[in-house]
Amino acid sequence: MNKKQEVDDTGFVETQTLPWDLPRFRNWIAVARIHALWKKVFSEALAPLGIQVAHYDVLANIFHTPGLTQQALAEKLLVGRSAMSMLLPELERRELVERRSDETDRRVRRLWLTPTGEALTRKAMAIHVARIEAMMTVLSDAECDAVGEMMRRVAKALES
Amino acid sequence: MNKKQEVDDTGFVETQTLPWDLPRFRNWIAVARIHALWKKVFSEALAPLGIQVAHYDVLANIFHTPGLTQQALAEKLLVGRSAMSMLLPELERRELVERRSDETDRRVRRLWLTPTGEALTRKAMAIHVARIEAMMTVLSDAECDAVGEMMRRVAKALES
DNA sequence: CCGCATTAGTTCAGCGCTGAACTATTATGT
DNA sequence: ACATAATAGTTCAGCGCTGAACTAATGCGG
Repeated sequence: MNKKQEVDDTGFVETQTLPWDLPRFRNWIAVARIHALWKKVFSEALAPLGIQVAHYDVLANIFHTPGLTQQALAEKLLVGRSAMSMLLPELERRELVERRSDETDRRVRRLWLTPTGEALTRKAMAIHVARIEAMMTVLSDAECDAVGEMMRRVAKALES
Repeated sequence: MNKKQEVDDTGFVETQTLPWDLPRFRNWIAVARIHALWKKVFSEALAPLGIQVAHYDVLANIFHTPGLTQQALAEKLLVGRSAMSMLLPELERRELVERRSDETDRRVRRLWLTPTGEALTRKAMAIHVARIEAMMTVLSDAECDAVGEMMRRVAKALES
């Protein structure tokens, strides 16, 4: 039932363990699946504000670390620098973000939120938090912390 | 330190709790982050086989459920039907996948792996499993199962 | 100082995916 | 039986992201 029976070249019946039978595989698939589901839900939740998830990630990070560089932002978001070069002009045009050249290093452009940008970001973060809290209510505080701790442990291992 | 002090319109000093202070928020960020990291790692691991993650997802699902329709495949992968209409011709051209029209419902095209496709899929799944096992070694069996169980619970809640 | 490597940012072709409009086929209600 | 709705798949413009090639500014070794 959980195994696949096959006849190989030599005519022997071979029993192979499939990935779906392995707990670690199945458990990871669950992580990947919830993430994909979340992306859809969150994207729709942000729509009323007229921004996309990519925009929000930028705004929230500038909120968290005002004055950071495009380079630093790209690293945090795990995307290429070119992605920022294409996203930011749009956010600047909408007057949500301001880019000021660094005084001492003229290569660098530092990022700041405009008052409008900060107000929008606060609204978006409120939605973000509310949705996460709602989604995670099926977990107890201890369970939720356990997940976070384990995921951070895995991330640390993966980064080396 | 963890709070932001601000002066609002009325001149009152307002202390707002930031998302990053909320455990549930921080824990979810950890989930999102590990998923993004994983995508990069897995993508590079598949490169030697000459396929991308999107291709692999298709192949692995046809392997798991031979004869499924494009519609069913798209739903499993949480993408639109059009994505399949554009991906599959490429996999067909490379003779990894075969599309046969359903006998009784001529709208439907059912998907099968060619011998070449199945061989490649087995190799890719071996890589997939190996990478997941490697990544998850920092978790005990019980921890790993706990994560899977909790994520499935959250997914179930999110789908309604 | 000068040459060369490094770093920050931009541009662009290419690609996967979306969402809407379209064709073709099948199911349904009266 | 026939009109209408529903379903499977395709096509296409648009968009975000990548990776490579490029510009501009800075850092550094001799």
